[in-house]
Amino acid sequence: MPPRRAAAVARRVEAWFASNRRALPWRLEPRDPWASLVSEIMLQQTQAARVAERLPTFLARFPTPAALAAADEHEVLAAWSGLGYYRRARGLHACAKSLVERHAGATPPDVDSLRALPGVGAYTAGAVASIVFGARTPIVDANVARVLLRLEGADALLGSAAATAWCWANAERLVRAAASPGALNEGLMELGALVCTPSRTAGPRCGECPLASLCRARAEGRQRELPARAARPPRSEVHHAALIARDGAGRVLAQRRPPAGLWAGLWQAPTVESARRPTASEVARLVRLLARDVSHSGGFLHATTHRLVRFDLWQASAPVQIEDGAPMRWISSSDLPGLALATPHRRILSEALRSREASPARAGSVQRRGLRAGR
DNA sequence: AAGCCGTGGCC
DNA sequence: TGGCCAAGGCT
Repeated sequence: MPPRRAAAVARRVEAWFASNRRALPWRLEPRDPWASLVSEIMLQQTQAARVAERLPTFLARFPTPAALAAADEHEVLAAWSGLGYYRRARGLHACAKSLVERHAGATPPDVDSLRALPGVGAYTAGAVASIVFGARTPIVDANVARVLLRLEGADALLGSAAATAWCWANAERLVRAAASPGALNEGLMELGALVCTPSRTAGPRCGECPLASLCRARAEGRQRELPARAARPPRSEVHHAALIARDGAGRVLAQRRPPAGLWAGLWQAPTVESARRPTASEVARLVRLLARDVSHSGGFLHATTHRLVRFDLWQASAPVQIEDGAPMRWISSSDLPGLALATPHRRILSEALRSREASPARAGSVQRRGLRAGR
């Protein structure tokens, strides 16, 4: 992008952002560096509306790096519960410890120090450095990439190495031409989120776009087709048989998941995973250390990016024994808020606890209705 | 460097 | 209502 064009684009984006910015929780002035870092990590792969709901609570509990560093990892994961990509929570916890140990408990202002923190990549480091500290450094997230590829009418495949390098080079030219690097960067993202939307059906809102007269994709009528994207590979399908086991006090059994893979280290209703859907007798055999008999009580689908998880729920109809040293515990309703649970298991366990006073047969039907209604 | 890691809104 | 969509960091 030639310097004169870059200057025109930067000027228009900054002017548009000044009067079109949304009031979002992470845009409170003055910007708190720690709050900004937390918000940027929470915003990775996560929609703004979801972050807006959860950020204030998280920051109220962990207002400083020191507060987060001092917390137990499980408490951090519990505070992140439902947000997905739980590695981000562990990375943020490690970040906080690093800030306390190596940066006197402060969030550093320069891209390189930020970039060295766990879970902080080029985007997050550039966002904090430019938006909070005014550093003249570019950022490229999916919004920025879409805006730039359309603006220049580029055919590069979104996400390819070539497209990524091309986007960063052009974002660099724009931030060099900006009056305020932070406003330009935030403005590009906001423009992508509100105007230059990904929609292939309705198309982007070019009528409201400050860059419409400069946009090559618009001039060529290709704003719906660009940017080009690769086809997504099909999701693999897996079966999770979850056991709802109650003790005499109406508590339900929870188990810690393995330390790697899906929902690593989170708690769950005890679960047997398999490629094919197990029968009742197979489930009974697989969980025989836990329960002598089981009965099927409904199921539901849970889709993640790469998997389709088919949940089947099984009620334990005989007393359950906990193996010594097994990563299991009995939980009651009051334990739920403090537990790190993936979304489907929070549903399973809370439904099970809600119906804890019903008989086993009755509990099964309540369970089934509740879970089906929830979809 | 290709694949893994969640969730919820939209149609 | 099931399939589609979004899209940063790490290994």
